[in-house]
Amino acid sequence: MTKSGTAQEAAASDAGPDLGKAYEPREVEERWYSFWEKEGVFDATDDPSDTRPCYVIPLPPPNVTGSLHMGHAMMATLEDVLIRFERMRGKNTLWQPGIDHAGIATQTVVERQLAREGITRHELGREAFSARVWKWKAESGGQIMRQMRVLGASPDWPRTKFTMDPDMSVAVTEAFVRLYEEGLIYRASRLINWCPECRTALSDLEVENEEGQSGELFQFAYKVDGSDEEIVVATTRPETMLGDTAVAVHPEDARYTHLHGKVLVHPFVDRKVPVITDAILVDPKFGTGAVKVTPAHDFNDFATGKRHQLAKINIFNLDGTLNAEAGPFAGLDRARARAAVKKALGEKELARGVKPHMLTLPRCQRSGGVVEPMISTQWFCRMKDMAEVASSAVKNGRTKIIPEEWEKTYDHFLDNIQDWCISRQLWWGHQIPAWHGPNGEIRVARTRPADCGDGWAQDPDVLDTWFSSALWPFSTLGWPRETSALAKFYPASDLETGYDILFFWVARMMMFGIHFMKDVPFRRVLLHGMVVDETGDKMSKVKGNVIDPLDLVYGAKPDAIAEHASPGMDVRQALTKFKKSYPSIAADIEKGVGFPAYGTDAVRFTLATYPPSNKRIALAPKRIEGYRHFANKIWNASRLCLSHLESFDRTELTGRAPAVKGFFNRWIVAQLGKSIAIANAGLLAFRIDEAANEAYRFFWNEWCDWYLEITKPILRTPATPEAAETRLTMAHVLETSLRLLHPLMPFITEELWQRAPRPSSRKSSIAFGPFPSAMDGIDDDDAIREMDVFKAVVGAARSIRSEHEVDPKADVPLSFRSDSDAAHALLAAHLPAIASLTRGKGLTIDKTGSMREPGTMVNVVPTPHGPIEILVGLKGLVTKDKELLRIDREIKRIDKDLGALEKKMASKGFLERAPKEVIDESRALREQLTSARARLEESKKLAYEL
RNA sequence: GGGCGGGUAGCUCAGCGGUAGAGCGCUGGCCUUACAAGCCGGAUGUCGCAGGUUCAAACCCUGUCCCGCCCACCA
Repeated sequence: MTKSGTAQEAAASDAGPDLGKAYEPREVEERWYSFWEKEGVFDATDDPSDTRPCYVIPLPPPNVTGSLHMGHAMMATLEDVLIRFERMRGKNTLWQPGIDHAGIATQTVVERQLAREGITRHELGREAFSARVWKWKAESGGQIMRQMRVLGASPDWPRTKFTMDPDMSVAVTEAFVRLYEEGLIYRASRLINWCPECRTALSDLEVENEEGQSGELFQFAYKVDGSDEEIVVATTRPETMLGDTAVAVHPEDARYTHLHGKVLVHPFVDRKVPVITDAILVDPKFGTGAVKVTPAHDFNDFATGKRHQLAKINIFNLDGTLNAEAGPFAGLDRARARAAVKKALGEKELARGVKPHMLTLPRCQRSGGVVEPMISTQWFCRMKDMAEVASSAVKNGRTKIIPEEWEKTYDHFLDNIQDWCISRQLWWGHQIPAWHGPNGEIRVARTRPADCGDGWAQDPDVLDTWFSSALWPFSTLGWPRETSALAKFYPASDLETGYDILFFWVARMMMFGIHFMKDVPFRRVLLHGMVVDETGDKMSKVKGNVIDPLDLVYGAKPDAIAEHASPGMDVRQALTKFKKSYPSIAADIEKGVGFPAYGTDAVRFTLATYPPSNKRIALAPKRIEGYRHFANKIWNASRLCLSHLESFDRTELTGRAPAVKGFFNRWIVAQLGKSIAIANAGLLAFRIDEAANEAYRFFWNEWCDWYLEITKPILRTPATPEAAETRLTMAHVLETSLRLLHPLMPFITEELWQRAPRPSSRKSSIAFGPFPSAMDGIDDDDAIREMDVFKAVVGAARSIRSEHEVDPKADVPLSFRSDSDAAHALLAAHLPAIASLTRGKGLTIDKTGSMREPGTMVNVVPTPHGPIEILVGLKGLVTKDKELLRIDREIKRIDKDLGALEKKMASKGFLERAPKEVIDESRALREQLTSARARLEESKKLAYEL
């Protein structure tokens, strides 16, 4: 422990028992989260008198129904790293947390719950239903927020917002009313995407097109009225013919010229269907060249109907069954209707064959149901102008998208944007602030207008969930009120999220942000990829490849893994699926091991090492294991340092790099400075992976592998000035490297930092920083270059030792030969260090090469001073020889096999082939090997004794 | 149909114009009083394929083949 400072002593005693030999993440991690909260580490201030620069990230609000998945873990990690980094750099950091009400998803969850009780929401009524949802939310909503604490996430929790909170609702209403008043929101009857399962309209984005579904192209004939002539059309949806109001052909298609202007007879309903010509709709090369036109249920046909003033006949009920317009087919659902229509056409001898055809199925993002285009009156938001402004804000750099490659995608979306259908036929959400009068009047207002009394009713629809999300960067700060938070924290610095919601959320925030706030909502958009399984497949319950991040943190046995991957499924079946998705840990699963407790820091570090340009992040649990080892390395290296620093006077630490003179001390501080620069650059450029890799490399490959090894002999005599300087350097580098790692691994670094000597200027938590900067290192490229030579020399000597099977305990005579005076000086200065790292005895430096004698092995390393030869005298030291060893191993193996065979022979029930023969063969081979070994040993002895 | 990204060591991935890298795995030696979750050695790749630019290409250009994702109203 440190010598002085009561605050530090108090904190250190908080830190729990003495450091154990192995790092136990759980034991350590549990200790610090509440400490950070108590110390106010996460707090942002909107006090106008605070002059610190701000750094703001709006947390993408997770769904209230959700529980933590790997995507959340990714998001939480990256954002927390950025927030902690900027916080340590002295910024006033706000990580604005929140929860999304998730209209459809939440309503579905609660409706399902009601169904178990045997009631529907309609029986309950709108108000009671809403109360039910709120109750559900209070009890089980927002689980993610609790889970995010386990990951060490550091948002300003007391500022948490829920999109349905009263103040958020005020913002939503305000935005709606303003847009309406500006003519940017309007009501219209249009062909929209309808989900018959959710019974609501959807926006274009909520429709997922499922490609490559094998289907069929069904052909049937329409007869010309009063004639035997016919025209054959092709369709993938025969049932929609009940809503056909025309058949279109290409005007220049000679096959059909004679039918232009003719009228066809609908076989099932009392309707005449005209033949029209349309060059836009019809591709004469496709199908039969004749297209049935269903304006009410197809986007192309809708446009065609508009061009030709065709009737739009809606044949579906809201639940997707056919309505009265379908005549004899009324009441059937779409699948049944399709079969029935085909059958009926066949019976009327109008069917004209079937061809296989690949088709794209539009599915509802939420329910998976097949979306039906329907004509419906809905609220729309005009997007074109706002989109243009949002697009140019990125083009002119007011907002930067990183990685840049996403700019094109963003642009393309905005360039082709359609008006946004914002009304949903749900009960859970922000009810539209519009009132309908008895005579069809519509009033839009912030509150129910006084003159809208009896006979007036509020529009029953609610807004698309994403409408409120689009206001997030300013609604959470108090808008439309002019709060100090809004003044301070808008625009946000970075918006970090997965690329999957670039359109849903990011683009819409850009549009609304600029529209309402006259400034972009954030200066940078940072996008990361999707976490997928080891084979590259999306994680889903269906595939059974979902990993619960907390299972990685705490560890999990196979049955728990199975339950989280495929809830409710038979464990063995689930594990079979799981192993297929994660081949690298299949063996561990089989052994019943599952996941070890990797700990939060290791999981975070792993996620942080994937570059953001990776669209797919294939999670390999084995990789986490590597970083768990790293955590252990940090733990033990720190233990070593702390043992040397027990009586170190921390007032020697000034908060700047110490001015050291010893070569190795200079080198490590220079190296530290380099790594700090690289890490800072990476963190600023959203290349967290580069920062993480550099910190890892520095800590393990420079600090542990070289510095701590080199300084061991120096510190063995602690009273020397050299040892004193080493301790000072060690204290500085330890404290600084913990700060360097803190944003990535907050728990272990806090634990160790609390025990480490540190400058008196430091605050109560490592999280307050400062983050390492240029003043923590020194510029000394000479030291780094010289160290490279040193490392190469040591490596060459070690290599010789190892290659020639020298007894590891034996000291070995070493000498060096070089023409360069600089090399001589370097080697001469570091002979003791080289000796300790190579067990080299009697080190000499020599210009002539006369040291060479029988049994001496040579290695040459190229250096800036020219080649240095490393000579290792092996005479009498080579106790073992590679070939001999190989023979020894072979003999050992045979002995083992023989033993097993003999045992089997002795036991009954040994039924395999001729065991005696096998044993004899083995014995003969053993004889041969033994004599070969003897001969070889004799000759080797001669060789080395020459 | 358009756009984006990827194909580098057995696996997961860095590198993106100058002698092929990391982690895990494999392998030889070492329980050296921080760490065996470790230490010291070692092996491993026609950098998808074919052309081209260059003194020099995994890296740039062209073509091509696979694999992902996104956008799009072709019946």
